[in-house]
Amino acid sequence: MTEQTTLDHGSQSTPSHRYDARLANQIESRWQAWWEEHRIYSVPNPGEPGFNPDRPKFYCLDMFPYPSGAGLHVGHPEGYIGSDIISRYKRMVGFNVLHPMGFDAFGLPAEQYAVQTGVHPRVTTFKAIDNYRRQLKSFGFSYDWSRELATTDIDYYRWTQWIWLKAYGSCFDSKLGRARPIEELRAALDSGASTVPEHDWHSMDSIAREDYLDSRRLAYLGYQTVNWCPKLGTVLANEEVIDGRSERGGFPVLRKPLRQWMFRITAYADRLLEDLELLDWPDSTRTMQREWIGRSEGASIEFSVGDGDEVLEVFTTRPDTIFGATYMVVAPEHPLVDQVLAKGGSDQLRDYVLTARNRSDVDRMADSKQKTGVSLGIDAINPATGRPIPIWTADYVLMGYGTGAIMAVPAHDERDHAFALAYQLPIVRVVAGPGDINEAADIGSGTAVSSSNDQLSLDGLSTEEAKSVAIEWLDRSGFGRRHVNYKLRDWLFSRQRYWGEPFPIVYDEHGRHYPVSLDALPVALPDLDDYEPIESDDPTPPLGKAIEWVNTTAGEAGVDPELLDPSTPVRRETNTMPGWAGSCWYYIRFCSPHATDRFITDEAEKYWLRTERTTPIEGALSHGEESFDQQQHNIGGVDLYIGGAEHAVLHLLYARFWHKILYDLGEVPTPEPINKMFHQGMITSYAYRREDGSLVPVDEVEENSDGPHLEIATGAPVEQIVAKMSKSLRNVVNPDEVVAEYGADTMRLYEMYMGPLEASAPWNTRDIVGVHRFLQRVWRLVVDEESGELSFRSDPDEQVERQLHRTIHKVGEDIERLAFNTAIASMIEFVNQATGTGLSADQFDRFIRILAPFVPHFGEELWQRLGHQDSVALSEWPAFEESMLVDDLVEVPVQILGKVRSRISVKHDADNATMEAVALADERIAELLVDKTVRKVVVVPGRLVNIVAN
RNA sequence: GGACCUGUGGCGGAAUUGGCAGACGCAGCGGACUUAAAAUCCGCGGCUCCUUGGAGCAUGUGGGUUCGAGUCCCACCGGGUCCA
Repeated sequence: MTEQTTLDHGSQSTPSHRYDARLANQIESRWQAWWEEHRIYSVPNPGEPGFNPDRPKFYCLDMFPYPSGAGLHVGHPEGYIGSDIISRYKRMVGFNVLHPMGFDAFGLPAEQYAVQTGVHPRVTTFKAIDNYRRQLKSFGFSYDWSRELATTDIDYYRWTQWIWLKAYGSCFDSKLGRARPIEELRAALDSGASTVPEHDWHSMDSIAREDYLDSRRLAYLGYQTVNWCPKLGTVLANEEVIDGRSERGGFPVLRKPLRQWMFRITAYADRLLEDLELLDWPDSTRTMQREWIGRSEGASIEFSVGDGDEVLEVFTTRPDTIFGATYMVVAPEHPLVDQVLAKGGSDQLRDYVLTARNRSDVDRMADSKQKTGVSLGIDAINPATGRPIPIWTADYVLMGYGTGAIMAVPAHDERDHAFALAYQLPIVRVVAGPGDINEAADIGSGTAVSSSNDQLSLDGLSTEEAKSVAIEWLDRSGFGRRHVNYKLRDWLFSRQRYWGEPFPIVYDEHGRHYPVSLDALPVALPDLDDYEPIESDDPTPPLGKAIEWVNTTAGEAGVDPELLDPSTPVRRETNTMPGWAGSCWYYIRFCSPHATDRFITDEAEKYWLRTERTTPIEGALSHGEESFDQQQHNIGGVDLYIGGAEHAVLHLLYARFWHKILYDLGEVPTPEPINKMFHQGMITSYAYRREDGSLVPVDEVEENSDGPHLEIATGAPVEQIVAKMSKSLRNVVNPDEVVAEYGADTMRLYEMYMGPLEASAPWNTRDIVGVHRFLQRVWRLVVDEESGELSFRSDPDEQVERQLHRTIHKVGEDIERLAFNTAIASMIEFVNQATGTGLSADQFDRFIRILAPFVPHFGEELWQRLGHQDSVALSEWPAFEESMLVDDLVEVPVQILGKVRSRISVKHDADNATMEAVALADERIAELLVDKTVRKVVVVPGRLVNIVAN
């Protein structure tokens, strides 16, 4: 075949100006370069050249990605496309839009990958970031790339360390309900305005005083049982442990007592809980946070044990049932068990405890029907009845909740009931009710019975009344007090890993800790060649291998000379911060990413993190935040945050917590970080299932549009199912390939057209051509495919004009509510109508502006071909006229008994009487009503008439 | 086990929140153009009965409220998420 015939053939099959993948890719790279060159999406800060203070701000944030070696997955961009469309729309309707992007790059996955490949995490991380950035740019997102940051940048993590030091230097004032500098507490103790419980500040020595202050810090060194994962070589937060295994990797996690840096998140439990009410967040997410915090009101009660020297403290939400407490149960990990074993204890007990401690929490609760346990052989005294009751240990009680001990009330608690039946323990009904209490527990409320002693009678009281009377008595008699329990634990913040932020802290030879002063930051992560975790039963951080870095002097490390003489030898902290640290505050840094004096500049903070409130808010801020005027400003600074629901608890709770500390210390202007949260759905994929339920990879199946799908190897029919994308099912879609095959604009449009942004939907490669053809129709509507010339009709069509107004109206409205799928459908309808009639240049000028946020390269190309010099991104959103949204005449259905029998044509604003008259006069309706009596006529103005007749 | 969400054509999904169910797209069918195909354009499209016109049945199942229910209420069945 000669070259000539190839060209001929090519030009015959594809006109040179057809919008196909080749042209799309050409257009896309051209405009991406132009945008970058002209800094179209850079948004200046207050005080900088080009800043327009008259515009309101809109802060639209994406959850920044964690760059892995595999690159972006088609699921990643879904939320990013949505946020890009709304950002572009908001710019066009007159906002200064802050739309930044960055990378969350410290943490376990990067380090594990580095260990596997033998390449330093700094190298693999930078490489992954470069690839992610390239991919993100290929979609044409309107990020202000001049604000890009990575949590691993030293200019970033110095401020992560700074925030941590702020927390270290603060305590929680429970009277004020907020954080304050710990030096204020010291001053208050010095002056006598505050006191130390059970001690006298002035008679304490300096070490005791420091110990006390240390115990009050928001970031404090705690000695407690933690989740130790030998395989990962690190400890994990409660949130990172699922069913007794690590969230990442699924390795077994042991419980081990360790000295670790903790965050006092429990001090903020009530505020984190109460302010959820005021957030514009999905209910499901707020519920998950509420459940995670797990607030329950009740009493803590002390039962005396044995000779009365010891007490066993329990928490119960049902203090009204104390007379029914017939035995007690402690977790196998409870210190009382160790005491009993130390003094002897039965072999049976020893065996049981060993077995139970090695079982994961999930195992311990899975077989909850069959309870097991062993008696400790000692008694406690029920303070209400004065009678001794046996103490047992059983694995249905977990050390992680409450005090790790319970008073068992088998009559009114299902688990206690099952246990009592298994071991023939007494069951005493103390709340009146029907039914045999030996058959089943009665867990409802009711009237208290058999509940009195010399000082107290609950008999006849309702459960609510009995609770408060019982608590009053406990308090009066010293056996207990009102207590609010939280499932939330303090946040374990140390990791025995290399790839994380170093703590700005050093220890002297006595093991006392001293902070690096704020102006001596950053504490740079030393460049280690050997960063492998040390797999062992005892935590040994890899940073310990940086001997020269670890062993230094107070002066070198930057400790305030007032605190410690600069020549003092010190050891640096060798733990690092967890992966969550950097993502707790990145949205703040984006406001002024290059600020050097502060973590955010004053001007940026006041402008970008504060939104004028446009709608009134109901509900009150939590105690401690009264100084914030919630009627004037939104309580969260970020106007819209889009990201996956998998971060509903961890990241979003941690970020709220950090933000509240910063708010209390006067560093940020709002009490919450995120005003509106939105979770995009997951993009799933198809896979196939055999009759026996096993899954078949997509490439081993012959897909048939009419008959059943068949497995190629066997010819057996298989069922199509929806599954997560996974390597094993070979149904992962690579966005680079989609862009190459159709162009980024088509991919963007397809992902937005799949369905509602919040819903999960399966990727269906076959459907992509639909939106691609739509773009081709738009193109062909104005571009001659042979010559590339634009042409328009000179006289605008009246019906098309009306439809255009409706489309502008609907698209704007739909973008505001993130309903991109229906916005696209309405634009397709418009183009379908216009395809027959053609558009005037002015009509197309308006249409391309509403389409451009969805397909920015395509939009820019046609916009500039129309003769505009500036970017379409900087143009104004077109206006519509209210009067153009409705037709004069509307067709309205007429129903008889709810069934449509005819249609009438009336003016859109016809009154009820007119509509009724026209409907009854309709020939067909009159015919059907001949031998019937009209009982009633329901008229919905402009919509429908329903005649009730029989 | 509990809580919340969810169920609409062959497929993805619409439906102004109680008012014409199935917008729009994919797949399918028919037509035009073409030697033919592709591409494009036009049209059809829930099921059943019937001759057009129409009638009956249809939003997981069964009941209820209402002039009117995909939408609200009750029970059940299936799917998902979270908690235990």
